[in-house]
Amino acid sequence: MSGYDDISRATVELTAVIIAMRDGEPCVLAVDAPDRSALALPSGPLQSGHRTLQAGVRSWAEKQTGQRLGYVEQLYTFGDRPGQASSAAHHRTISIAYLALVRSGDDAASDTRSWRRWYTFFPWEDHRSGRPPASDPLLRRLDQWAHKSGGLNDPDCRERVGLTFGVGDTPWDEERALERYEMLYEADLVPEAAFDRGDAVQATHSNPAGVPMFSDHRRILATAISRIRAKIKYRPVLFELMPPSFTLLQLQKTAEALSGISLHKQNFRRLIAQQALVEETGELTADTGGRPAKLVRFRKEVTLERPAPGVRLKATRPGACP
Amino acid sequence: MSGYDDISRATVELTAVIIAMRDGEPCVLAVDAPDRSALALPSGPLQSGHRTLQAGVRSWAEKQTGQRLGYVEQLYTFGDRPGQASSAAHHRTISIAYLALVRSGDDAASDTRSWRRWYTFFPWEDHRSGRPPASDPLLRRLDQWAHKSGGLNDPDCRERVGLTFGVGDTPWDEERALERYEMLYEADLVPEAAFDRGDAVQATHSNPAGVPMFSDHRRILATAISRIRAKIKYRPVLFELMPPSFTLLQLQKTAEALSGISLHKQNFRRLIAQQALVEETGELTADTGGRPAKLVRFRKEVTLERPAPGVRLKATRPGACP
DNA sequence: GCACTAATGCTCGCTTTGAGTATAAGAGGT
DNA sequence: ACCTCTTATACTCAAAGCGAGCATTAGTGC
Repeated sequence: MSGYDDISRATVELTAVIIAMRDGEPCVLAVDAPDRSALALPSGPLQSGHRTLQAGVRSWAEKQTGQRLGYVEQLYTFGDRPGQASSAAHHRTISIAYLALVRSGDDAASDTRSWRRWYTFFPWEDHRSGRPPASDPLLRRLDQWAHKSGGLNDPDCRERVGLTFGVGDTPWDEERALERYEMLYEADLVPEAAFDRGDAVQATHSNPAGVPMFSDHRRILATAISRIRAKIKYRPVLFELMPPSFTLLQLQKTAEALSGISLHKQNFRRLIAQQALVEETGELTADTGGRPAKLVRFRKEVTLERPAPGVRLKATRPGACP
Repeated sequence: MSGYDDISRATVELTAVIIAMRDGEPCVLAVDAPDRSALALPSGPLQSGHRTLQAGVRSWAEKQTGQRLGYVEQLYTFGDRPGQASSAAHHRTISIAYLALVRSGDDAASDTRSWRRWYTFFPWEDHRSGRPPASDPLLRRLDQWAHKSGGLNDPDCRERVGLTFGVGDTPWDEERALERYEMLYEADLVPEAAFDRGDAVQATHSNPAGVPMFSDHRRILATAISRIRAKIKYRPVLFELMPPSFTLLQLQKTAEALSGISLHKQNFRRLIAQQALVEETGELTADTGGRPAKLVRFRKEVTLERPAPGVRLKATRPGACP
């Protein structure tokens, strides 16, 4: 009970994962890292002027990117970076990560070039057309790694790989994005892992391990992806990313892009209809290439109404109904 | 971009919500607050000796309660307390809350008297025998409050009360424990709200608003309850609270006690059986008062196996199958 | 043997949901 | 005008999931 003489103050870093849909792809707002070595998430230290943590996040995000934030929720709080853990014990940083969702129309002031498709950082996460071939080399190397470290960790470490990445008879679970990233990190298959150990890293921007990010920011992004993928199933967050009015197919494509799986069109419509998540605006749009679609808008009332108003989704069987 | 001259260091407080089952009731490990004014959660500042945040939590919890922690997960990070927000801008505290689950057998060294049933803090959350009559006065006062503030906030503020507390045709949603506490706080129906405003508080330990706690600790506990209630449905955390072997009814009673609702016995068994969450030990127990029950144990393998191994549960209709 | 309690096994019907067929309504070309 | 292509939208069907309840079994305490 005597430890109060010990250091107990820390720098609090606020980090924002800002997500928007652009051209049908989920994108994250990225800035240059302080040392220009890589892309980073907008972030800055908590200041006394920030009345709340969330206010601090909004302030930094706006300052660094010009993007006003809409929906914001806390993601996770990270302690020291692995690489810094062993360094000087007298400066400590903890970082509180937030997830923000914005409508792509809202970003007049922002610099277009800093929006990055999130699958450039996680190419193996896009299963909309089945498992991407680019993930094959990753899986092979994961298997090797599991084989090596098998004796040390679990006896069935290889099985764990299969379960996390959905090989064999295990179905792909899109929500496990974070677990997958962490496994790749452990297996030393992402550049950040080598960097955190202090090794030199060759910039391999086109390898199957995806584009790296500054510090642990890619882990934070993975956390955000997992959170979004889980949350759209039980809360109407999907609509935070949609324009004021949209077609059901646009909505479906957004859900598919975020969750990285493809959905059965008719069942998707039935789901939305059942839950009464949207209402028709009365207008039609003709720029679909086919029969004109009704435009709908989100029914704001459901935010109150429904106990769990989300978009339950389930992947279609790979070989089914093309 | 010039704000680095501003204060950006803070005290980081680590707070633990430690949950165990005792005599079939979910209990939280409480200590005396520093000022002895109320019960508090174990907590202490992050120190340089703590290699990770979680290690810090474990260390403080053990020091203050003698309780070794098993399963630990991060809950939420809170910024300044409402009552302190307006005070001196130069000392900032953020507190990172963790949830820990322990088996009641594990606490040989702990002081029995600091385990408190969690429904003493949230009497309105126990719906195992339907809505507790004690929550009626709360609902009445909530309704009054909604009526008053109706014009200011939502037009349908009263409806919001009904939705959150499951009155009328809205079903009771046990996962909304946090929302309910926050609503009661807003409506000034819990003593902490008055205290945070600087008002004197009379200690009304037997009123329907439940036993208050130090600072925002009751809010943190509500966060924990919501998290647990949600999580037992999709992760096998329930078993973190069970002894090595147990009967299915014990398991069910635990699930009911945690979620605060009652379940259909046969369906519960079917659910557990379908998911193959447990295996028989081969032994029987006779101290059930009726036919001896088979003892089962958790199948550790499922942690790997199942993508979402939890205990989906749904309340029985109030008037159904007694 | 009887009352009571709980464990366990099984049924029934409703709802959900995965998957597919069928039809409608536009654009664009011939 | 007609054909093709594309997408929207409506409807069907069967399997699985699930809420609810009945029936039977196997102990304890009297």
